[in-house]
Amino acid sequence: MGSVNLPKAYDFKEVEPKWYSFWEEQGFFHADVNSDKPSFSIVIPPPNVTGQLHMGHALNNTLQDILCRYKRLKGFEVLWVPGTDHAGIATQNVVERELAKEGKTRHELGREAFIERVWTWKEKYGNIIINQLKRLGASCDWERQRFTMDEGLSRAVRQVFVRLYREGLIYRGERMINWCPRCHTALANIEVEGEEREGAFYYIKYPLEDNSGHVVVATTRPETMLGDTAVAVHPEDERYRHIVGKYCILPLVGRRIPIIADAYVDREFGTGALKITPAHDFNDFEIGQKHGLEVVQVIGPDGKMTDDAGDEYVGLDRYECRQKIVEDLERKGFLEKIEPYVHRVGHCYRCKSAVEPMISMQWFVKTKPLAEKAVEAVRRGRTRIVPEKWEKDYFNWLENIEDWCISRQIWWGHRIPAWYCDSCGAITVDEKDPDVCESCGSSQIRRDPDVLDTWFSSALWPFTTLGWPEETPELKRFYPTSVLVTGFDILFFWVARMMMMGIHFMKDVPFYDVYVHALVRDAQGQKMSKSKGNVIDPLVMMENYGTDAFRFTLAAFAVQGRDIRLSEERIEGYRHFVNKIWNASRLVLMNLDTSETLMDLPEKPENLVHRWILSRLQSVVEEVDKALESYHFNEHAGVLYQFFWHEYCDWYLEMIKPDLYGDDEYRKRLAQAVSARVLEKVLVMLHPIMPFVTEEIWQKLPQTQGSIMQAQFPQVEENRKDPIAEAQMKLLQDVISGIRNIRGEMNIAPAAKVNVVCRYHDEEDRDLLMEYGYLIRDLAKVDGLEIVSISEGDKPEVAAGAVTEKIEAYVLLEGVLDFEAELKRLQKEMAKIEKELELSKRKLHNEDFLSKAPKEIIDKEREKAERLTAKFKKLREHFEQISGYVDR
RNA sequence: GGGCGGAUAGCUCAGAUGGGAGAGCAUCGGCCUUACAAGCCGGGGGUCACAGGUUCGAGUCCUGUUCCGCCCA
Repeated sequence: MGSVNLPKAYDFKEVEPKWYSFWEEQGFFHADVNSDKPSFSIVIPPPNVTGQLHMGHALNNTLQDILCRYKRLKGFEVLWVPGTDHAGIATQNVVERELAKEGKTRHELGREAFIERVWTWKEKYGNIIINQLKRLGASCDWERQRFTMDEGLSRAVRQVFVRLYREGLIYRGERMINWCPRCHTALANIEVEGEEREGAFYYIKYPLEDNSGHVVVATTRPETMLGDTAVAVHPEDERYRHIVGKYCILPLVGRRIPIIADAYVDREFGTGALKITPAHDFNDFEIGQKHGLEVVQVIGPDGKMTDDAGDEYVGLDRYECRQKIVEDLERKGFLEKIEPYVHRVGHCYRCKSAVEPMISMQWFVKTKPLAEKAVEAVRRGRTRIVPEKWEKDYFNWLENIEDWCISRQIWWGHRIPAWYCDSCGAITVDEKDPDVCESCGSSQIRRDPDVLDTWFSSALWPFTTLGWPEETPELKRFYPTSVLVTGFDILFFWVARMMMMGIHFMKDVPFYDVYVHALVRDAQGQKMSKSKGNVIDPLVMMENYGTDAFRFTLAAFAVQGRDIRLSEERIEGYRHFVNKIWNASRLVLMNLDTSETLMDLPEKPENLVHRWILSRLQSVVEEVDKALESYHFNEHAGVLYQFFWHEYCDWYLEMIKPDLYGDDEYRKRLAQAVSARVLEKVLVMLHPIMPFVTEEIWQKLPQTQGSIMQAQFPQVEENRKDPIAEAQMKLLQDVISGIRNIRGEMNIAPAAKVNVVCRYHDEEDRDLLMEYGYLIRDLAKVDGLEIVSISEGDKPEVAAGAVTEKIEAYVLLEGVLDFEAELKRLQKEMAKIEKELELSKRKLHNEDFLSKAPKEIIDKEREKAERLTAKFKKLREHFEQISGYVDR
């Protein structure tokens, strides 16, 4: 007889790369557009080419991989499109930093050479994150990998721009925008992060022109006063009513500026008088427009003061200038006071510099018409957001959306296809580079130097990756995609915009489901960040504990709507589970006879043990299925963990050992077959979470071929559901646990055998005990097992008793029983039952309960009370008997 | 200021539609039992944040309060 001997320890380092390359070589990740299976598709949220795999990626891609692998097992044609994002600003920053080390700037290099350089960089480092995803086990269709700047996508981006322009949904205009002086580009509103900063409130006196006093304004940004063109007060503010319409003189500058009234001003805030700087504040800009105020730009795109700031200040950095202004105001007596003040300051989401609101000529997408349809699609249920609570944020954002600034003053990205005519000033926008102005025919045209926001191209990702604008078979078959898996942090950046663009260009939503997952935090609930030094590196975790353990941890904690607090100990803990799977499989495999095929499982195996585990398996299949279909990843993991460890290993495998090691050939072969088949099914169900270890073991199981990736997900076999077997098994387990409990509490050495008397009430229970008494002997270390009817004779005299619903089990302890200990133990148990019984009785004596509760609940309660009463009675009898001995 | 989420065992968290308070880790006691000491067996531990309300019945639904977190202005 040949059996399979697994190595004693599972070596993930050897196993993981082996199977990953096997899968890839076999083409298991590749989707066949021509298959007749149902389709399932996902597009990956493209990581930045500059990226390194972090916890967010790990969670995001683990969840996607779970879904993809699950759907493959369920018989779907699965397409998971991978790719990366060119990440305009981020990538440009990285390459610029590299240049800086060589003492060069991109301007010295020139635009073309710089872009060349970025491409070189991308070729060299751009695949790092892809390889890290492979390490994670991601089953992406790598043959279909895309990049937002590759040729096809670039063509698509250009076509989209041109079409939207011609439809009037893209326009160019001078607007107040957010400017990052560090990245030297405009940003969209959502690319600005408000962060709390400790600043100060500066109270500045603005003298009135007529020398009748002054008005005090409070500001957090004194340097902007150089650009003030008015002071505003609330029209109903009694304190200031008398000065509205007058003028004051801007300190340090000497400009004469009006005092205007506007209901926008908050009377409670500061002094109630607001300085207005239309060039450097969104609200001030609005007020300026309304009142026809002059716009004086005093801060330039480089964050330095402009000529208009005056000779004293020109060229100073905005913060240096702030200091000097404060000093000058102080010196000249214009500064009333300074108060510390914590306020929110907008920062660039890429480089964290404080952004500067600025008026500038930029390109915008007119979002309202697009947003309306994106809202409607979710309202109608064409796209579902899971968990649902995110729909609210989605609606709220889209319903209050502002036009989207899409031009960026950087070099790395899709260059805007617009040409300006030097002769007539017209703009030519086209898919093909024009030679002449489309308006006047002049050849004096210059291309717009700006590029598009990276999110502009990622908004097109679900259809451009499938080949749009070509009508590819992929597009036809896999759009709309089945689900998008993403973090809530890019719900607006990305999801909402994909919805807008998808609906507009494809006439249908980009995905049916959006699963929004949580953030991975550290054990203290802090956001992981390099500066805090609390990052857990997924690569290190995979290296130390194996990818399967790592993925299982993420899945087990992926509860809907709650952030994940991750710590290394948890991953270590789940490595134990991987090990458990390995060792259980070892047991099963080493007892198989590989020279013979496994027997077909009989519909109703004679042995209860098999009927029980097969029945339990059906419930597990149902639960796992339900969990995955509804994105309850934690339940998928939890159900399998519980079943495998605490039912299959703790009970089932222990219970079949007598068969495996025994002489009865049929019993042996049956145990081999059932244990192996159940294991196989569990492995398949675990495979989506733990692809590697499950493949390694599955390959060793008899009568398996190909790969576990090609297996079929278990189907529920109704005929194997066996409530009777489950009830009988429960009875046996209760008896065994009862005896074990006595052994534990009585400090009986684990190796010592005991004698037990079981008293039954029903004949059928006697049969059960007779037939499966060997299990009690084995699992509870029982030597003599006597089975007697309750009605026949007295119960044993010197014994510790365990009482289950229907069976009394007595551990005979002639000469060794510690009476006091037994009394204490019994008291404890009686107290517990009494408390429960009390509650139950109270309910049953409640008229309202009896008249209003559903019948089944009442019946259940009655049953429970009866059960507890019987149990209590038995315990008390036993208690009295023992105390009789003590009294003697 | 507006909106949202959370508070359940020492820790981290599960607990669809109201009807048995659960898991993992930690802890305590006993075991190297021939798959696994990364293991096995047993035990202890909770006014489900607080106060009301609805209901025969509330961790679960409603109102308010406190504390914590996130988003937006």
